[in-house]
Amino acid sequence: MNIYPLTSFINRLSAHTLLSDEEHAVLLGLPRREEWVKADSSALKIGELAKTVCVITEGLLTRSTNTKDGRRQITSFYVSGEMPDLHTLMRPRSSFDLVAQCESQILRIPHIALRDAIHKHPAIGEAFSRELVHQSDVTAEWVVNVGQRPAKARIAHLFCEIAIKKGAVREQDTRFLLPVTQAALADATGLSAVHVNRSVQSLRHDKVLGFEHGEATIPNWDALVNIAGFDGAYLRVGEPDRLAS
Amino acid sequence: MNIYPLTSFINRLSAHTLLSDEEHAVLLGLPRREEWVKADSSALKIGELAKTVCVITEGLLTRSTNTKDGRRQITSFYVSGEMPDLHTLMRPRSSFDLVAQCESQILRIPHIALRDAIHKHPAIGEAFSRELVHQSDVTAEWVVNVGQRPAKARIAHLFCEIAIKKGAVREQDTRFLLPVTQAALADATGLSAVHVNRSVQSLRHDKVLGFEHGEATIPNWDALVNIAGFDGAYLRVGEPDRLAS
DNA sequence: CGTACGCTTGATAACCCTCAAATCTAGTGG
DNA sequence: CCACTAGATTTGAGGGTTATCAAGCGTACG
Repeated sequence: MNIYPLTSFINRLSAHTLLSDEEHAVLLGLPRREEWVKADSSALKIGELAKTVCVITEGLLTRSTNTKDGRRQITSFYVSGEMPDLHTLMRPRSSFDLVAQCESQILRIPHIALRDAIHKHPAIGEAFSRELVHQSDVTAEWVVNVGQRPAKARIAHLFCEIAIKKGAVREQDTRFLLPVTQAALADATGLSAVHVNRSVQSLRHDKVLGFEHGEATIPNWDALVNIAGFDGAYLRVGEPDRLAS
Repeated sequence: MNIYPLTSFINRLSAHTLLSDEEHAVLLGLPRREEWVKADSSALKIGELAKTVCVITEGLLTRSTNTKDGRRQITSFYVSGEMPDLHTLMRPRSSFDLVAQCESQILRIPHIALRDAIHKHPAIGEAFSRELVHQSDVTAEWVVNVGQRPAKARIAHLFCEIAIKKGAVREQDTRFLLPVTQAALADATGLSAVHVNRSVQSLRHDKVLGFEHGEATIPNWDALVNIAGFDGAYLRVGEPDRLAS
């Protein structure tokens, strides 16, 4: 448990953008309102006019949109430390739903406070822009995943991405909580729930992925990466873009 | 032909962000290098370190990435007036290929010049951020398209999006150039080229979409929208986000 | 103890893919 | 101008992957 609940989010920014001590302090001092979001309820609805930006401190949220004929597609998973609706700072009218997959804690930071911080510290604005670009890159990779990979690889790829996001990767016996239903995995991968079930079983049988009771286990990371055709470059872990502003 | 080749790109920014006369002037005065990109050759390669940002003045480019087993997914089409690699300003190392679908003209604007303009005029930076968010929204909609819609709807949806981007939509007899091969449509929709062919034929038979020799014709816009399950809200045409900075 | 929800299984069929070859088109060189 | 070639579109056949429908099972919770 962090003393400063914003720390993991600041670490995320620091991973790609060099921030001064003062800028760190400004971020830590941002006004915010703690809020618990119950499972299956939404932190932000499509069409809603956002006045705050969230930071997740606990739990798991998804970004999703519905087609006219009532099908649902999840377009991103957001873990602790991420800002799922940062984009509303530039475009307050939300273009998708943000729903909690389990009881989750978020911090709501007013747009005004962020705008003010950006105004006074351009590097903070730069960090946010970079974060947005990062999220955009991940979304593009999702298009590739859903468009090109067969079911098993598609699911494997998703688990690889989340494992890295959560910083849970080990050579052997990677293990992390992922409190989602198989139906949610189906909505994220563009597969049917039934087929997700069979594919997960098959991956389990191959001894590359376990997924039960909301906990994922990856006995052999390399094997899963191989099945997924996963190349983590798009996540840019540990490759900073520290530019002088 | 525009006297100032940057005009259509500036109009695009003005559609969502209020820019002063001076800011307009700064944008028009941006240093740039004209460049023609031949069909099938790339303006930017994956992994490359970008030092400029492109504005398309003529032609059509695609953003694409390849999976490890050699399959290709197109994740965006870029038409005249768009900045396909704006994100390299924040993250110079490109995460995808940018390839011309036909002989195209681009303007290369040095990163330094843009950084300088942003530094002096925050509203310009805001316009760029908003443009980035816009592109990101479109990409998310692609995930939905590829993940949830059946072949015909998927193709129809793609044509709806491009028609709007090109500002070509009419009630009847919408018509615009789209110099791409059916194989490219396949890579964009996650379908096989053969199946794209049959789907296009079927749409043609339904009299909702013609596509021959790189020219698209849409005899009945509403009918196509209906088949696509298209809701243009994500493109935010004519809905400005003019915020005071 | 009942109910709701998620997971699992089976059967059937739809959708889409792959392979293969034919046709058509546009561009090239003789 | 015509033969040749390469690329794009089209067609056919067959099979694989995935969807849908339906029902059974397990488990957590009131």
